Amino acid sequence: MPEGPNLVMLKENLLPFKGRRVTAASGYAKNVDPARLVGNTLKDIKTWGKHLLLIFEDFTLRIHQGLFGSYKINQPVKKKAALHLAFGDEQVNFSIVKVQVICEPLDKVYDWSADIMSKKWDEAKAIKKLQAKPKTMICDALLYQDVFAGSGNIIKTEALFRARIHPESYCGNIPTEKLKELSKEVIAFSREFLKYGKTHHLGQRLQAYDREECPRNHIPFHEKDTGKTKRRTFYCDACQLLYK
DNA sequence: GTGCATGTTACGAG
DNA sequence: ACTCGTAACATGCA
Repeated sequence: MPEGPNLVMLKENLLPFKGRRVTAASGYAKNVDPARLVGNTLKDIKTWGKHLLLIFEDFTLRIHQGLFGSYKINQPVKKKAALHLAFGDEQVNFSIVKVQVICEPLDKVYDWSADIMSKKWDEAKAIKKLQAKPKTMICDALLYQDVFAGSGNIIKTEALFRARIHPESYCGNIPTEKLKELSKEVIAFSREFLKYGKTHHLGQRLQAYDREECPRNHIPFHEKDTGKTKRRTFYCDACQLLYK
């Protein structure tokens, strides 16, 4: 159930394995031969958006959890894992993940400045990308990983509410200053997501997602599958302005 | 059993 | 060749 902040938490939880050697590996995930992983030392762990990057000497494992993905560290699993990695007496099991092996240098593959969780996040670049898609609804753009890598349906919904922008607004009709504000809300909320998500108190911080009514106006939220992505969005049309 | 969920990708139609 | 839309795919929980 991951958005960018969950990936950062996942990375932190895996840090004890950094510098250690894979002693056993298995799983039904395609695109990787588990036997080939055994004996390799986990050199580093990074994330890009919703990608977990396990960096070994000669290659990187890219792990994506999709909508239902989960993982367990040193805990029993009900079903056979998509990917099981053991590091001596400790282990991690990933369920419902897609795995890719990356052999190219990561800097060639990833634009770190598009990652909302990265120190290299570049707001100006994101605004340019939004303005290059004037006929795209902002609710869709907030899910485009090439613009906001790591943003998902919760971050989308919360950032729109906090910036007071209607999800069905078109990118080309939103003033630049407003797009900047939205971008800043994406980053600020993602930090909040990370901070409170760690202690499972994220729910208390959600102002719009899965909420019944607008905390500003105390009128019921609309709940609608918006945009081409048809993902549910909670919004208030009293305080979220439609740039039509 | 049913329906739904923090996501992406494959594929066919146009 | 591209873009669009829909289906497909995993599991767990109410």
